[in-house]
Amino acid sequence: MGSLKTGELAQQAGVNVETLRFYERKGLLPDPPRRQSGYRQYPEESVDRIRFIKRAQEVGFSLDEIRELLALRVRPGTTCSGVRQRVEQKIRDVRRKIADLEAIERALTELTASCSSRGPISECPILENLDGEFPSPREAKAKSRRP
Amino acid sequence: MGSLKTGELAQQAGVNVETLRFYERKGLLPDPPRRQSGYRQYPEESVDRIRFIKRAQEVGFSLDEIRELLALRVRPGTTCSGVRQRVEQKIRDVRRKIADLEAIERALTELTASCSSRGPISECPILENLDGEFPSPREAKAKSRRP
DNA sequence: CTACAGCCCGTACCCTAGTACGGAGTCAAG
DNA sequence: CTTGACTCCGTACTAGGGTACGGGCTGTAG
Repeated sequence: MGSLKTGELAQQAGVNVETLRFYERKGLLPDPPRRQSGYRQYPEESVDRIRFIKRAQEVGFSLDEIRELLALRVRPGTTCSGVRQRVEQKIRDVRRKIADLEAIERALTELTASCSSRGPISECPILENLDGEFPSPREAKAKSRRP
Repeated sequence: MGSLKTGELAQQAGVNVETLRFYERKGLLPDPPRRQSGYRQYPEESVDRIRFIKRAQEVGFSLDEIRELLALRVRPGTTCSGVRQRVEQKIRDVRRKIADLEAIERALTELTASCSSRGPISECPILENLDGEFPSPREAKAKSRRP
């Protein structure tokens, strides 16, 4: 044992069977070995791979980007420097995403704070906590806010 | 001064003019005042709003979710408790995304580390740093890996 | 005053990421 | 050995997020 049929993999990974075929076509999931009948036999690790894809999607990577991410591992004889370049770019991308999310988190936290501190209704003005809160494109715009 | 035409806003925010109309239709951008000719007059803050939308998209929020996020602010007389519920859910979503990204970041960092420590080619095995690294669906699966 | 860029609107089109469909082959249980 | 669940494949369809198109108005620089 230790190999999965499409239905089993789909269920364990929480996706549709068609999605697996789709990912295979797109090169996100390597073509698995088949038995003589043509049935696919997925290794158990495929579950992790699918889940990784799903998580990466949830944080805003496209399937193309995810294919790149996955390609970064499992390279037998690639030159390190070439890989390093791309990995370091990816790391920067990821950090930018994290920074953006942290800004959103701060804004939301302030929002609950301003909400819960004063008690009831209409004392909860919930203002523009989310505006202009994003320093991440490394340029700090001088805002001239004139009435 | 202090109001923008569609083309100006589009350019400053780095999006297509059509995108602005699209967002307006979708309720992401409130209908701006018009002059008698019908020309839209956007307030300057619209730039921030568009940029926010773009950032939020990059970290995996759909336009529907972004509309909700934007709706959380600027509420005149909503009941705090109702808002709080939703905000706190959002905060959890955001934290999960951050955790996922941090896992990816760690994996990528290890990857460069394993790459740069030993020198040249083919000594760079770059293995499955990215597999099974994701604890975030709060269930730790006991893996029985049998040869 | 007229030209030409810029705006208006509705509609049609495009890409991405799946989902669904349906006819044919497979396989385990009864 | 048949039946029902599962698999195969190719193709078609969908929803989300835009983009493009084209005909008609606007507004400002010459």
